[in-house]
Amino acid sequence: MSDKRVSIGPKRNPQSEAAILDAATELLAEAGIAGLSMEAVARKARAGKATLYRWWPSRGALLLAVYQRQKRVDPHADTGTLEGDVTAFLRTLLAHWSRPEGQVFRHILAAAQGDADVAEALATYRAARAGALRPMFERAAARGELAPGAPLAEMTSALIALAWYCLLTDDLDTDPGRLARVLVGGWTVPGTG
Amino acid sequence: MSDKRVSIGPKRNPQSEAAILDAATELLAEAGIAGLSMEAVARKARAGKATLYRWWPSRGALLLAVYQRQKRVDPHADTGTLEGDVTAFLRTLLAHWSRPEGQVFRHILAAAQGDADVAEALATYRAARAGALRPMFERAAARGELAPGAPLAEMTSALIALAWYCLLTDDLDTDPGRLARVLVGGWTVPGTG
DNA sequence: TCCTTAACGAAACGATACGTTCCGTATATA
DNA sequence: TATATACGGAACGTATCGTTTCGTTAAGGA
Repeated sequence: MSDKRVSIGPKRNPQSEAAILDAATELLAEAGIAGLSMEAVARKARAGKATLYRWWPSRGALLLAVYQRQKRVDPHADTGTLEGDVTAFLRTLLAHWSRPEGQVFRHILAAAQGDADVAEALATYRAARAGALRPMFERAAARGELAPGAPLAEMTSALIALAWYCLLTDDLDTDPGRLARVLVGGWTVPGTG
Repeated sequence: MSDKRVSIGPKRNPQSEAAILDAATELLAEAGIAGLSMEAVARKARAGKATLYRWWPSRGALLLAVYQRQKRVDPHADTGTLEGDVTAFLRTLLAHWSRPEGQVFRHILAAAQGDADVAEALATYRAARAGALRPMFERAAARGELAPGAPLAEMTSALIALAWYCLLTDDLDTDPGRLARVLVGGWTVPGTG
């Protein structure tokens, strides 16, 4: 890619860091998690393996760094109804995951199943994302859409679960409105059961 | 484990197959997907690697064989209400996944994200499981709990998604009844919005 | 100005797993 | 009895692992 990099003294070289994360991102998009070997990243980034292991002690750490570098908080629109807000949230998230970023997150979910470090980092991230959904529910409660004491934790889980499921089953083109209606409106006819 | 096994003629030796699948299951439970190498399975099962590759051409194939061997269809109880049926379904499934079988399925979900063969087999299995949920919804419709034309596909997705999410986030001890209520009853207060 | 310190790329190390290919042995079937 | 095929075992070359060593580069303190 660039010219040969050398030490810039006894401090971290940002160019090396960028080259390594770039290489890792490209490899991940090209060949998935299987293509993301430390060897391959070092080769592509024209970096020494010692440099990789100095800053990212494992493949899981590198994977997380790649993701956190591209992650960004998407603002949650206020559409006036909970169903509209949920629809907008799902639409934004599924669109985001339709890009290469989705592949990265997908492989992070997979890696977390066998790597405790990745799992812990993912749990932290998940808690932060769940917290970011709070204002949406508070707006709905202020409008009187939610009963007092509504199970916000389970509602949040159901919402994120459905998004993950779309990602894991490669079904990101599904209609967010239909999904939101099933979640928010429930399944049964009002007044029965 | 057992005494030395040898060829029983020009046909597959069931003892070898069992020993290999046993070894693979134990390794998976002990050390996760990282411990499931063809080398390690062959060592533990006292089998030749040629025997492994003759019958399971890849680690993904072996993984699926381990799962399909232990998989069993759990009957879905008729509790009289959809919410009760969903609760019972979730309770049974989460309890099933609390055993080593859950670890196996967890790693299958992970492997499917990077292995096309595993992904295809998982999709087939998923369709079968979704079909098995049909009678539950038909009973609810017959009771008048579901409106005509209810989005059964999305409801099924939401249900399986929530179960997967509990497995992937290691939250299998959650209360199935609360989850079922959130799914079936919806989030909003009836008559608002 | 010199010297310590630490990061850099490059190369090699032993260890492990990969997938394949032989081998000698065993046995059902033609 | 000959053939075909499965078995366990061993070895092969290749690839990646994580670590270590090397010569270099340059910032910052003495």
